[in-house]
Amino acid sequence: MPELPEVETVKRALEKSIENKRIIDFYHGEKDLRFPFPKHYLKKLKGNIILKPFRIGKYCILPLSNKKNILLHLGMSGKILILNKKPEIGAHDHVLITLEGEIYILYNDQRRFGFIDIIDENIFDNKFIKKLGPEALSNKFNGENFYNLIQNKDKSIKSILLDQSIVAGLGNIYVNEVLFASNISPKRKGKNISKIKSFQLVKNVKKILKQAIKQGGTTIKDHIQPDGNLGYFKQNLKVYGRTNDKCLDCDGKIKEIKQLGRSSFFCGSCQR
DNA sequence: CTCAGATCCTGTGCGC
DNA sequence: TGCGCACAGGATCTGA
Repeated sequence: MPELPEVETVKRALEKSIENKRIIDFYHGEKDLRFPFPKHYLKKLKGNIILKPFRIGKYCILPLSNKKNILLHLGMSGKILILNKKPEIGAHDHVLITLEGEIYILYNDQRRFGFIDIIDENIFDNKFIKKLGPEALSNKFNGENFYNLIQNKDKSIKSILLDQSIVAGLGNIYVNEVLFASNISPKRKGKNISKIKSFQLVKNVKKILKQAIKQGGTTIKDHIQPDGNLGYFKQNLKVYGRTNDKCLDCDGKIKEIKQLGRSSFFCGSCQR
C-alpha cells in the first residue's frame, strides 16, 4: 500500500494523538509479520512514553522515553488505526498498543509484508535505515546529484525510482505519475536521460509527493488514514490504473506493461 | 558489482 | 455458480 505520502499521513496522525502518551500495554499476535517480533521486549515497553514520531522514507519511527525506538513499516497492506475504544482483535490485526487516556494504536496487515520492530541502537545505525538513499523531499535529493547517479545506470528509470537506496519514499503509484508528469517513458534507461530531464524529474517527484500528502495519500484499495478517512489523491492520478483510457494530455491511450513484475502505466506518445 | 526474476502472504476479481 | 489464475501502494534474496 503505502508510499511516502501515505506513511507521512500516518506519521502526522500519530503525532497529533499519541505524542507524550504513556504505553499501558503492548500486544503482538501469534503470527509473524515480515520478521518475528522480539518478544522479550514486550515487558520493557510498558511504562514508556512515546516521544515525537518521525518518518524516514517509508518507515515510521516512534522514539520512546527509554531511548529505544519502535520501527514501523507498512509493507503492501499495512494500516494503522488510532481508536478511542478497545477493539476486538480481528484476523489481520497483529499489534495493539494501549496508551493512557483510552487511546489504542492498531496495526492491521492482511499480507504481512510489513513489520514492527524495536530498535536498541541509534536509529540511523539501523540496517534498514542505513541503506536508504536521500529523502525524496530533502535537498539531498536534487537534480545535480540524481543526474550524476543515473548516468551509469543501465536499467530502466522505473526501476531506478523504485530503488529505495537511490531515493527514499517512492513506490509504484507515484513513480508512474512522476514519469508521466515528466514525459519520460518508464522504459527509458537512466543513462539515457538528459540533465534537463533529470532536473524536471526531481522537481516533479517533490511536487507530486507534496500534493499527495495534502490529500491524505492515495486510496486504491487498502490505504486508510489512521482516523478512518480515505486518501483523496486518487482523483489526481493521471496514468496509474487507467489502462486503455485516453491520455489526459494528448489523443493517445494509456498503455500498461510489466516491469520487474509490476505494472507500469504510460502514454506512448507523450512519454519518450 | 549490476540487473531481472522469483519469493514472501492473503484476498479479490476476472475469464472460462 | 465455481474454479483457477493473475494481480495488489514493498523489499529482499538468488543467480546470471
